[in-house]
Amino acid sequence: MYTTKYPPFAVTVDIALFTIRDGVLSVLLVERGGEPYAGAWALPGGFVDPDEDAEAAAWRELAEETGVEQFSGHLEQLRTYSAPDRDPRMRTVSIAHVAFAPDLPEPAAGDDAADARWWAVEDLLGHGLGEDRPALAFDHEEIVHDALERVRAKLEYTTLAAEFVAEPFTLPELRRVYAAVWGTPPDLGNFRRKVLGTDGFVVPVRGGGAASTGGRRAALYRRGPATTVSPPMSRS
Amino acid sequence: MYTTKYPPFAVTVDIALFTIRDGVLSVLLVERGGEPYAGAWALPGGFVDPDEDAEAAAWRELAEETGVEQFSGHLEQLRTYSAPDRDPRMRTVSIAHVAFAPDLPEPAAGDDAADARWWAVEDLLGHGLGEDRPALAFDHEEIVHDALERVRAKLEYTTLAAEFVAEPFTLPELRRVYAAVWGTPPDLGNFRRKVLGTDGFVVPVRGGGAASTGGRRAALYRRGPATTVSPPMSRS
DNA sequence: GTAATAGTGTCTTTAAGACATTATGGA
DNA sequence: TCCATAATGTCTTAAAGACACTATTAC
Repeated sequence: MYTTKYPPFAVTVDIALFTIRDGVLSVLLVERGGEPYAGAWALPGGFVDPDEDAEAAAWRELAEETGVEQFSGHLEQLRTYSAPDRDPRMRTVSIAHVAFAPDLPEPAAGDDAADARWWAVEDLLGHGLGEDRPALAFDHEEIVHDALERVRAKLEYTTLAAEFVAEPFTLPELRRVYAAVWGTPPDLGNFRRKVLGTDGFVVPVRGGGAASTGGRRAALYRRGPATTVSPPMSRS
Repeated sequence: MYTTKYPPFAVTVDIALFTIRDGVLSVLLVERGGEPYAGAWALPGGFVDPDEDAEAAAWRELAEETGVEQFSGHLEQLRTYSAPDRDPRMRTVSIAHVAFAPDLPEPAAGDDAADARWWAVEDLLGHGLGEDRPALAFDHEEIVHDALERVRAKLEYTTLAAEFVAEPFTLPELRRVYAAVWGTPPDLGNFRRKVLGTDGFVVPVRGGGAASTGGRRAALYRRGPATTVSPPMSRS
């Protein structure tokens, strides 16, 4: 039991972890075991400990709830959600984060989650009516929506797309990241011109091309040191 | 006294309110009356009440601490600062906000602040060494730095610059906003081409031009409905 | 060979960069 | 008339859009 002389808040983190699975942008959700919202799907997350900051809490919860260890990806703060009634149990603010990872193994559920799995983002957010998409707990539908906007925007002016592919990767693979996130692939030639013309976006790997399924072998690359793309890649 | 069964946090908001005064980008600070950091300068802010969200708290604190009433400006969330030791008194997370306003009257200090006044941003953040700039309380120097980055970036791809001028305004006035925020004025002709070529950025006002100091009278405009500038205005 | 995928080249169009020039007001 | 500021015009350059074309592999 804790006591304070100021209005006490519970502070949580929630993480929208995105990946590309079979060309489809997907987000990791856990099925809630207990009330409230038992049986509903929610973003992985939990309470911030007294001695850690929000980012550390996000990494920890991701590992605890989903078995996802610190991966070769990127995690950043999204924004904080603070509506007074967002959690029926108590006054809670959630510091939401977005994370990006190459395709990961099917996650294992952690202790306090009934199940954890990847969901196609398209199946979660309602464009197209009458679909039976799962109910998301709390304000997590809003968070996923905002996180998706962040991902889409960041692909334009950063090299973040490369965080979605495992090294080494091919340019067609990288292009499929844009296709998955934006819904439509960028023009092939213009895409190559932009990526290869952006210093430090990708660096070529010496050695043979990727395995193919009946076409020319694609050249291999790794992520380069660049973080921004200027001028931005346009979504036209 | 409050009691909880979860790690209790104090949740605060801090607001970096920017304006342009005499062509200089300035931010509003309050002098702290009590410990910790008594006598140091801090961003206006305070505790979030149990029944309001962070944005409401930001507006309320701005009014309470500085006498700034809800102005014809813009306020948005910046990010949340959660280092465990950021406040020596207790575990606190601060949901920082950025706000933009046209030149406002010199603020009056509120109850719990000794004084409130505008500071030139250049005098606060240390480029150029050995200046005697004021010590900022808590992690507020980091917050001001991040807020400044946000403002600079948003001028590129939004119509936000127009929030810094009182209506009606002239294009030279608007251009001086960019000059103040970016440190160097955009090219005159190219700036006009961009602003007037962006549908809904500004709308002309019928009637005489602005008073002048010995030159041609500038035409008057009001803010238009557009919120984004695409492609962005470049900082070159 | 064909189908499939990877990669290159090029012409057009858009919009910014870098100015020179003209317009309008006050002293 | 001269100065100061506002406004317009124009030539150059950068980079995206929209393609057509060539290359390499499996079958």
